[in-house]
Amino acid sequence: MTPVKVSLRSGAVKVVTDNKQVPNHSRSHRARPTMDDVAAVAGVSRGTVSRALNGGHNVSGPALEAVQRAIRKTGYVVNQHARSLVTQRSDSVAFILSEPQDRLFEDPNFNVLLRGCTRALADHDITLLLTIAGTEEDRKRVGRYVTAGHVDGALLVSDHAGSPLLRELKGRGLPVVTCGRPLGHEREISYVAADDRDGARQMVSYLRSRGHRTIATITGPLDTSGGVDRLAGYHDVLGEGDRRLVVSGDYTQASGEAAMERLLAQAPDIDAVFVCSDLMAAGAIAALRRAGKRVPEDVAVGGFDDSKVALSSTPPLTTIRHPLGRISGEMVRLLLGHIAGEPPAAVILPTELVVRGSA
Amino acid sequence: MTPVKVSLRSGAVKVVTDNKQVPNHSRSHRARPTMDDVAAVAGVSRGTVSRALNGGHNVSGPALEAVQRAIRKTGYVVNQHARSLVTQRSDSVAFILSEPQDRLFEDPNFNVLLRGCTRALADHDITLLLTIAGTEEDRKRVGRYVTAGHVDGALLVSDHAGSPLLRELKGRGLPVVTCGRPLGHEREISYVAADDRDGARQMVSYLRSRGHRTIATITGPLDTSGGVDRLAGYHDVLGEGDRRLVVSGDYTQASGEAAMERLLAQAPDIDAVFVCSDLMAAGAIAALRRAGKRVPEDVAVGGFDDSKVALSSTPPLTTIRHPLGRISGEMVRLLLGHIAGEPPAAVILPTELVVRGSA
DNA sequence: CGACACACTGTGAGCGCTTACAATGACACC
DNA sequence: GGTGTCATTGTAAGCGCTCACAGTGTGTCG
Repeated sequence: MTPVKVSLRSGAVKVVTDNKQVPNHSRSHRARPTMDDVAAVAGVSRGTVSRALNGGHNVSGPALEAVQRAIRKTGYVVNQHARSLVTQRSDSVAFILSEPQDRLFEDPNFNVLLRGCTRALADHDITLLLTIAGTEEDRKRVGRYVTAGHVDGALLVSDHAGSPLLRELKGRGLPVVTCGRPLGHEREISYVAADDRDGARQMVSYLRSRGHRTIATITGPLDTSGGVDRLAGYHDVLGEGDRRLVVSGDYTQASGEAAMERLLAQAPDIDAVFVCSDLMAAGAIAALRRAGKRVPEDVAVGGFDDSKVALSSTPPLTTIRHPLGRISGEMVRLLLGHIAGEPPAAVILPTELVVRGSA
Repeated sequence: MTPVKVSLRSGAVKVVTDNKQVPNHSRSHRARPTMDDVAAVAGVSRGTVSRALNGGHNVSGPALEAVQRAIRKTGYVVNQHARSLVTQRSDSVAFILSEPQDRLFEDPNFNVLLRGCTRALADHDITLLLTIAGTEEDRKRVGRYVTAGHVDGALLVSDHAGSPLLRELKGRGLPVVTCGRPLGHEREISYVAADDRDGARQMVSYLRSRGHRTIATITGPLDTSGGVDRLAGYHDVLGEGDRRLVVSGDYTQASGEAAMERLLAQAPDIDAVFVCSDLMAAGAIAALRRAGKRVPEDVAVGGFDDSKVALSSTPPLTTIRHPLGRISGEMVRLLLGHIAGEPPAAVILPTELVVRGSA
């Protein structure tokens, strides 16, 4: 029973523990007790066991107790596949992230959103399955998985316009709620979004009110609602004669840095920039610093998100807060309603300016 | 068909889009075509459709074509529950993270591990389900979910000794592979780990070879194999008369910072510290800097992981690299083997010292 | 020409569960 | 005592699929 070290390919060391008790070779799964076993032990019928399991209505006290005892004794666990086959429900929903996996880890927004959704769903005893669909191939696999009946609905995060995934899910009739406006599908698909356009207006107005004249913006991807709506807000505020400087990033820090460099090359006299995510703002500040500009003295920087980077950045970011906690809560509410048969709806939540050191 | 804005509770604005085409109210799911529908359209029997779907052996060319056409025409998607009910397989495995969700996002190791596993499983057309079991309650829910037959196996990451989750999964006979030695279960459970003890030895030996005399260590949680094994390696190298300074953290940056402060209070003359994760090392460096110590001139800092923080920290970290890519690959290999009926096994992979600026 | 192998196909028996539905017995009421 | 109500229970019909089995028709061989 002592571990045997065996050298393995390319320098690995393998320890094989040859345990004595018969390992659960092949289908030892088959030992799994079924409802009939429980019924037999409890001395009742399968139907009664089922009823006891599902709320215990119309089950007498003694029967209920007997069933519970039998369940403990046999170690019974319901077979979800069998149950789902008849109920057409799986009591789980997918959280689909249509982004390269790195972004999930880089962007704190996802963390907050994910946590919120998990929590809200747990209240309904529904499990959340996180699936990352970064590549085209992933999206296919996820699409197949999700439409195969594994989940009752899907929370779609950060989908880009024209992505076939949304169309496919919708085509299958799977309840879907997106985070952010589903460009081109606003009518048929439920969504929850912050009032991005208004948030952008608030920030740009604020920058103007502080006396800045040449206000640039670094947008998010223009195939997402966050990208286009915040840009629209920027244009809303700027007047006829104002100079408009627009560069796009993809919400990552690196892209913010690169965008800021391009902006600086284009117009060295910029005195404020509205950056459409905190992460990109952090990148922009790094680029400004490298160019010898002080923030906010030479260039004011406004962010968007009020994520934790806003606080850890130096100076801390003046930014727009969107209520991610409520967004996740509303997404879940909408999805569950949708699953229950309600028609699609949309919820727009207000944003708020948070003034800190960067502008 | 114009969106109607309706004010919602607590300041939200709700847009209700009343779309005309009948929304898939209640169980429009029921429109879902079954195998019999496909069979009818293709003019063959259910059995032939099934065979065509599962490899196409013993199906004639024309029949295969007819089935494929019928599938396209009907939009048929297999019902996984029905299939799983008979095959006892779900073609998906769970990636269970027994940590508060924050750590998933803070620690880049998980990112790398997750990506590796996803990729390795995708090659076998198996979906990976990420479940986060941060709280006790989460663990219960996840345990229930996983043992209900939703997945064929589980990859357990960062489980702590004595956690009931592992015991439960094992008790159900679910194939499990852990990342890191499952303390107290080494004999029965498959695992993949880096040679933590040897890695620690390499680092501490290196620090000694550079002339450092008072070498402290900041360990990981001592109920994880990474925690105890790296500490053991530290002790292995230190001799009789050496001073041993041990403080524990929980792998987070904040804990590294706090641990360093305690260490400094305890022994201001420390000239080197072996920190058991890069993230904690970054925290330690921050604490050292705050205390007016230069790294590496006054205090040398050695990390562990060779994660991306090792590069972004200043100075870049001298650290121990463990092959996360291979670890995830081996985990998947072991798990699939286990599912196929092989007995448990363990794989230990070598580590490597990477010298950079911090020591 | 019968026997046999072979490729292909249809049939039916479940997988483990939920859920009408019918059956049962206890009880109260007239 | 007859009858209706009610709670509780057992029974059986599937949910949509796979897979062993039993055909069916063809070609090949002695």
